[in-house]
Amino acid sequence: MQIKMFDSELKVMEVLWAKGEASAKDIAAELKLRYDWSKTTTYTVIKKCIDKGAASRTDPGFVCRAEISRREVCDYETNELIDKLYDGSADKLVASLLGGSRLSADEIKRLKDLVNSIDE
Amino acid sequence: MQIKMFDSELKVMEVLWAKGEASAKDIAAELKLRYDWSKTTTYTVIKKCIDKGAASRTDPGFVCRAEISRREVCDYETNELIDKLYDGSADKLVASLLGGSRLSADEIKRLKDLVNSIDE
DNA sequence: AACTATATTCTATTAAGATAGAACGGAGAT
DNA sequence: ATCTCCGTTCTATCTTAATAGAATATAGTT
Repeated sequence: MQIKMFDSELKVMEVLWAKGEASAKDIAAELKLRYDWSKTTTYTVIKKCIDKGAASRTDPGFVCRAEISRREVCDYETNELIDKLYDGSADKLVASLLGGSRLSADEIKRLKDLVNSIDE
Repeated sequence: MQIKMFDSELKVMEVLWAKGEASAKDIAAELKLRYDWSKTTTYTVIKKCIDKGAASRTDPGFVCRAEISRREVCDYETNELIDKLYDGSADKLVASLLGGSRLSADEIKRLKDLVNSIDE
């Protein structure tokens, strides 16, 4: 499932991905803590997530669970970036990272191992 | 320079990056073609780019040039993605790409060569 | 100098995301 | 049965990006 999640929705999803399952009340409490969100804000955003199929709700208790994985969202966003700025070529993105200063020598070593562990 | 460029501004910048230098008129003509933009839209967006230092203007002729590179914008957006969804670790992003289906065998081979060509 | 066409700016409109106040409803306490 | 509290929904506000129409300025022409 390919769904564009907005930043506010992502905040709700992060809680769901972390907890696996949570009541609206719990989510509101958590987001109150993290971002000082009003509880109505949380409820509104939860509803958006449900409306677009990213989450679902079970009653009673307004218990929510994620219906899309974090992985799916990451992939979607990453593909968007690749299409928008890297000409649709994922390897250009990787090449850019490798050529830049974002990766430490340590990270590069790990990637090297990772890449080489893939059999073609 | 770290500047967040919006989609509309990116359209102007792409023209500048491609042409190296261009009059507002030319940019407007190009974006009229590509996206059916009104010329005032183009002028408005050019001004935004100039205001935020992403482009500059020389008179007479309203000749524009990019003041930030495509590379800088790519890096900025990529870092944003990494911070937002990959826990700030660039190598997690790469690992995710390698583990996914976005890369063809061919691309993986190229990356393998690329990674291995880097001396640590 | 007046006229016209085109270049440029000023100002407005629209759309959407983020956020939340006010209103409503139901479960338990008196 | 009424009251109260809290969970939930309805509706509204604020902000900002995208887009462009109307107004103005400027250069070239007669």
